[in-house]
Amino acid sequence: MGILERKEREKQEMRERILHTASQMFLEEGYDKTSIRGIAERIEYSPAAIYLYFKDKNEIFVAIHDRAFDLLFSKLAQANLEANPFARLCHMGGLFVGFALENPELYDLMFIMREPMDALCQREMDWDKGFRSFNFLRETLRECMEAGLMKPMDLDVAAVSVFSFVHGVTSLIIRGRFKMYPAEQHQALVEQSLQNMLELMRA
Amino acid sequence: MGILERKEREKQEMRERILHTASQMFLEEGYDKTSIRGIAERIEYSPAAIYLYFKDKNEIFVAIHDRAFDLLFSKLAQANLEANPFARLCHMGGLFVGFALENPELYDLMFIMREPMDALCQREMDWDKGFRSFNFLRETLRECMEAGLMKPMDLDVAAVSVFSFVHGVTSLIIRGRFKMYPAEQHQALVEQSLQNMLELMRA
DNA sequence: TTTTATTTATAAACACTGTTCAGTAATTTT
DNA sequence: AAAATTACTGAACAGTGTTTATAAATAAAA
Repeated sequence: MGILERKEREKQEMRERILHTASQMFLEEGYDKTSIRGIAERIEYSPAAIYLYFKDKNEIFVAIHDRAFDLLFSKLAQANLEANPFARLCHMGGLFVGFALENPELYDLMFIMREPMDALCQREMDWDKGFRSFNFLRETLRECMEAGLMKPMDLDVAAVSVFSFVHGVTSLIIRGRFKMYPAEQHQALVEQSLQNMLELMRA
Repeated sequence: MGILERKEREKQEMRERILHTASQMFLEEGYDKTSIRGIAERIEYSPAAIYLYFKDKNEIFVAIHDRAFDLLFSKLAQANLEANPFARLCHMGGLFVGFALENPELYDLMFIMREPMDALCQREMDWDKGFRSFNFLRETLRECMEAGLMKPMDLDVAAVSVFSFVHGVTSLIIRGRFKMYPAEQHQALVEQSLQNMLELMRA
């Protein structure tokens, strides 16, 4: 019975069309301006049709959110080329900040916006995609400490500290809280701060 | 002509009523659920009346935002009791995180939400209230370095680093991105990370 | 004091939003 | 070909921020 499979495939294609259009609109105009009606118009379906493929607006953004985490992880994985754990850590920091500043809307969705995380909680889903990248950081830090390349400290405290720091800088920039300094200086300040922070942790 | 003054006073009183109600609703239900219609109902005026006292919804939140910064600054000022600059710095860190976790909605408005900052930019207003607290941090860091209590580093890099770090931890918690650890552990992790970070900066 | 002018408040509407549901059109199964 | 299932839509519901013409209240001028 290939007919059920075709139906399933068509359903997936429709989901894909919705997701693609939503992503595009989201990256162009942001969450609020990405309306169900707007998506429907672009794919030439009625607004109600979208609800046959997604439970609600947030479910669409949970899917985009999910893919963004895959993208981040694959980017961070580039740091694996670095054999030295501390060099890898530094590389990861740069890659993370790079990802954030190159994809501010995605970063926003992943680490700042309420909606996707609220939806995940309501559906009692776990955050495995997020975990994966965090654990990568954590394991790198473990290697650093085991190799004596980093000052010894509690592993979780270290992981939280590094994550908090990079998120702090990037989210302040993305949400426009860096007005103390002119925009031209931002990138330099971010890079220097990150470098300074990592240098403080080095053994 | 005391009549103009009375009118002005009445206008201010009305502004105050709107602001008070909006604050209350915002702290109870959040930004989205604080509607113009809702505020109007509580103060028993028509929705349109509010527009005679505030240009739009965001202007109300800019006012709340402004007062929140006064609150933060007066809280941070408690650290002035500490004569030793490094002890003052540590104290400030604790006070900042304390403020954030005790007033998550206000913190959100001040450092995370898009709306108030967008409104400030559109109106070409500057962020002096925010500056004030940041400069307090910056000057404390200068004192620390001048007194040789802190590792020498660029002053702005240090200020950005500390601010980014504390904002990072608090905003991750407020926006629910700390799911890697159970909620009971959060406070301890935040405090330990902050302490650890400051210890790394100590000379 | 009466008339004019000004300020203050409102009802109604505009253009949106996410979402639901009854009913229709298309497709598959019997 | 008829019945049953699936896919889809138009219209409506209950909201949102905001604008505007209109009415009411107040102040100033005659």
